[in-house]
Amino acid sequence: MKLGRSFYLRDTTTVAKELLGKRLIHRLNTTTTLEGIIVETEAYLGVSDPACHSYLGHRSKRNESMFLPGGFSYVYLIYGLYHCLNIVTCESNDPQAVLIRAVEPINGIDRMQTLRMRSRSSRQGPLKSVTEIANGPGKLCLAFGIDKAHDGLDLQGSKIYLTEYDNSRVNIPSCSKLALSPRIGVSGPAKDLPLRFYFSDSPFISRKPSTRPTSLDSDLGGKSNGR
DNA sequence: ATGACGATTTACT
DNA sequence: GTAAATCGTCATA
Repeated sequence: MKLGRSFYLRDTTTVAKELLGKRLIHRLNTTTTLEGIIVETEAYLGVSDPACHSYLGHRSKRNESMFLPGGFSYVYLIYGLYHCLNIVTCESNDPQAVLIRAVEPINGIDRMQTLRMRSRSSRQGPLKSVTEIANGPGKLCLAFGIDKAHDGLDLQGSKIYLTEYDNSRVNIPSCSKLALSPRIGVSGPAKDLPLRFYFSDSPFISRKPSTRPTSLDSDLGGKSNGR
């Protein structure tokens, strides 16, 4: 069942949290549909959030879509190479959004593999394991064939949209534990806000939860854990 | 006009 | 761990 407008017209943090477990769908054509379960999101809180593209009301050609009502897409090019998919939240002219950072692929996986190969760096690489197809915002957009052409789309439409995780017969998402962390790749005054949401037991997230080594440190030469 | 840089990913030391 | 790839946007001239 497709998420209605009212789902998106709410507090961005709430929407970011509740998007976990929902289904992202891109209908490529009548015969091919790409689907994944959202397992990782980040909230970007608009004019008051130094990490947000619309901080202090900043408005440009790039982020114009953020000013649309909740339930539209905001897709932008990053590092000149990759795209990031956001879901706009709140009312018109309240430019907040949720970044979709990772999904668990559940339908159209073969097609996703092909789409991933289009990136320059992936040109001739081996096939990705399923957990690596869409475990990052740039990878996700590649796998789902999402680019600037999909910026400003109404997700109430039938091209790209989100639904409840209800359907029967597909794989059960291998995740459930909700965790928070600071947002990835954010620097500056807002870098420590816990606005990243993810299923900590999902193998499909972009980064493993920071784990504290137990008191025993008998393991040899382990890579340094972030923290 | 020119230069710095980014909500990233990949390859390589 | 570090660096490269690549381009729209912004600051400076």
